[in-house]
Amino acid sequence: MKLLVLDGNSILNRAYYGIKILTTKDGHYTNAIYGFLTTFRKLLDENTPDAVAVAFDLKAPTFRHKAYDGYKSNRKGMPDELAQQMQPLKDIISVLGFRIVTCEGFEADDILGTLSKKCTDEGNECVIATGDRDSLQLVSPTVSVRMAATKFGKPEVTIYDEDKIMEVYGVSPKQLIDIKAIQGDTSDCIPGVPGIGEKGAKDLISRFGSLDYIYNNIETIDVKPGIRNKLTAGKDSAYLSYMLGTINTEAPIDTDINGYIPSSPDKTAAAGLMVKYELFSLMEKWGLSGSDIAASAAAADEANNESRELVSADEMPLSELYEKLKGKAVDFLYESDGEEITELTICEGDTVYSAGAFTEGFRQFTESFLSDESIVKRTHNCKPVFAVADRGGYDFKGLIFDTILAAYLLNPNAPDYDLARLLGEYAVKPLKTNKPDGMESFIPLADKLGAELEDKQQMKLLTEIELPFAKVLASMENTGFAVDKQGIYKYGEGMKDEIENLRKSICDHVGYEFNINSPKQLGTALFEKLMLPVKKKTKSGYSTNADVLEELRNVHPVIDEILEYRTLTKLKSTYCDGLLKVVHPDGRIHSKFNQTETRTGRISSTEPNLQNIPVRTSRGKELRRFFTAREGCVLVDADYSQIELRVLAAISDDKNMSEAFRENKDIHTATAAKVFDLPEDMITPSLRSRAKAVNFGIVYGIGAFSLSKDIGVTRKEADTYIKDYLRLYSGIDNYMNRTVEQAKKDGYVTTMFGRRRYLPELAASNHNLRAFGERVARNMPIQGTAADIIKIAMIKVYDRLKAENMRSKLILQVHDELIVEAPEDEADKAAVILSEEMQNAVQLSVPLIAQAGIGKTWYEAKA
DNA sequence: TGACTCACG
DNA sequence: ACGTACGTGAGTCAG
Repeated sequence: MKLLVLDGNSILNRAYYGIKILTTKDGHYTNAIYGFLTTFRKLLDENTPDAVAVAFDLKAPTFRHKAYDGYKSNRKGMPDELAQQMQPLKDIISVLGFRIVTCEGFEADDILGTLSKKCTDEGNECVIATGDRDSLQLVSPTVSVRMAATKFGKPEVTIYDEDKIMEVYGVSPKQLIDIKAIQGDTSDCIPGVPGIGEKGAKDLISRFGSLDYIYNNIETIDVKPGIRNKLTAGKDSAYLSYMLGTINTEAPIDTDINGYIPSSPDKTAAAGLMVKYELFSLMEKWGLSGSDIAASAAAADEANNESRELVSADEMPLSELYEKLKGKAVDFLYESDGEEITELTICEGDTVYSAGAFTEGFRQFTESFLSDESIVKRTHNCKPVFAVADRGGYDFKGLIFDTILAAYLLNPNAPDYDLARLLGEYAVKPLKTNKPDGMESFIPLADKLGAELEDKQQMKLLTEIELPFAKVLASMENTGFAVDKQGIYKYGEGMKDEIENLRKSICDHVGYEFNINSPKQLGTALFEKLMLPVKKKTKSGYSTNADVLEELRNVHPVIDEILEYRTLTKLKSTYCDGLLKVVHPDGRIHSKFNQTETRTGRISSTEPNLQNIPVRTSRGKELRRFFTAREGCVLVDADYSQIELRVLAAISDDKNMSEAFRENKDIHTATAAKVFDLPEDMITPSLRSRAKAVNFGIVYGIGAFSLSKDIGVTRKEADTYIKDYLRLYSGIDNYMNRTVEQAKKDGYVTTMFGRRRYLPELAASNHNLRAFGERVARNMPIQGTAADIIKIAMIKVYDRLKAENMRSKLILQVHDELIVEAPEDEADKAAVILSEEMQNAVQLSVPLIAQAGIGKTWYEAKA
């Protein structure tokens, strides 16, 4: 008989780290399962055992588990994403007909030891498969070890028998314990003999054979006095280590080999699990066919038929329906014409009710239904509902779940959050119903997303941030931003002649008429006609961007004109023409704020984008004079001072940077003083701006090359800046390293509030892609935490303005800046509320500062 | 539609 | 040896 014993934990662990993070559409991690089953199949094929046992530890590995790379399992346990794969794998192993062995108080290793000893005793052959070198001590003439690793996604198996161990370690298997007793193993908490390491231990055992021999002859063996002293001092520790390092062979488990002969697989169940975990490529290898899939689908349907069934209700007066719904938990879906809700489908219990705008009293019903806090609601896409309520002058209350926002929190990388796509992504099985109207799918989807949010501890993020925040955004969209249409128009007209003159002059310089707006034609003109030196190329030709042109400014007078032309045409077409197109009849611009667009948790603004209105140049900034407050109102504008660096100081807990903020120093000057080792009053504007660039670079994940390009120093100098910076702000250095390491383990990064971003790039084989992933890992927690904070601030500002019965309204957010339109007599109060709520939005270990300004226009109000 | 450029934080 | 800072949206050209 031949018995194959697998060390389940260690092989699963190797598989997890050897294969890039894989998930199913509904978010189950599967990479370790996949890797394990691939390795398992290979082991079966190569060894053709008569019996098979798969051993697992009962809990997450704590002591004897071997560390992988920097992963110290004895401190942190296994990552969630690996732990989640444990049970599904065990399920699959079982239905495939194999026996899983665990034993309270014993580790997988001990099970391996016990079974292999039993085989030896009975004259059977035993093959141990593991990823852990500790098991090599079990090797004997009848016991061999298959060291399994997963490299580049492929299983690799190395055979260790007595000869191989002699070849590699120069000792017998049993002597490996003696070596370890002296050497110790920090990851397994085995002390060894202090002061003697791998080389010394190996040397001692290969020369003297055993721990006993060494200590029995401690006075006479030929070793240096230092070693002898260490051995003498560490004797107790060595024997303790010997005991700790010896695998137990007496675990109380079933040792009847016949009990491990595989039973025939439950192919239907196996196919079901393989489909569930999307392990399609493994199915054939494990002998599963299409008919098994069909059988499992039929079985699933059978089970589904027994679950909840929705019934559509008969029509009833809406007032009666409202009474029925009071105090109940409901799901609702709606149709809207962009202004009003035109249809409602409401499910309470197993009954689905529907009503439309054609019914008498529908509007009143909608208002009563939406504003009744006792009716607890889940829906898909709440923002338009908040907007309808806001326009109708009532509050939308009782909302506890939105599938769009939930799905965004679960994965901000998704291309969109359309109901149809989510149903596919999360593999939703519709409930049975007599009248399909969407509810039958929406309900299981919402259930599933809710369970996953709970699982990932993101429910608070949904209910305390995103849901109330949607209401703020709806209000901002409804309110809009007043603009001076005539002012914008005149400003644009005023540029026409200038643009035309520049165009003529540029074409004169070049010598022929061409379209300056075409990068291709411009490239031809500059680099082929005028023969200017080519600085950079793009995929499709010469690069003509501002960086390139800046370098050519002294080479040819036409360059300045092109830069000026670009600036003016950008202002004219994007801003003047662009903005005028989207002014509503009410004289205001109602930008849309998208809550589920960015991967970091920021919002974005479209049609038009009000988050990129010029400010950096004086000419562009003029445009802000045309963003005004309505008659009798003023604008109150407040922005956070250095919110991202403050967040960085707080989450990295860096001593120096935190101190600078607690003392309310100018952070760039403080940084310059540190990095250039000068007193703060010696910091020139140029030194300060270099430090500023480094501070930004750090937030973005920095490279010396880009920094040098940005501030015009050599790459070497830039490198020195970064090194000095990270030495002086060692807390930041530490934090960044920790974050990237954690991200590689988990496959995602998080903000202080639990917002996640998955980083599949970190597992990429492509160097650039991986480097990108690392920069994102460093940046997202900072940018995302800042985004979380301003969202909280906006909710607080909104609630406070409402609670104090003010007519002031939030109208715009630009990442670290908020704008409120306030009646003149409320302005001062609004300014106080704004800066107070921004500063107190959350409590960090460094203060948050927000400066408010008041003015008739955005230009004047920006502090 | 993708590539390029440039506006913002 | 490689390519080169994070996050967005809009206008324009050209295939």
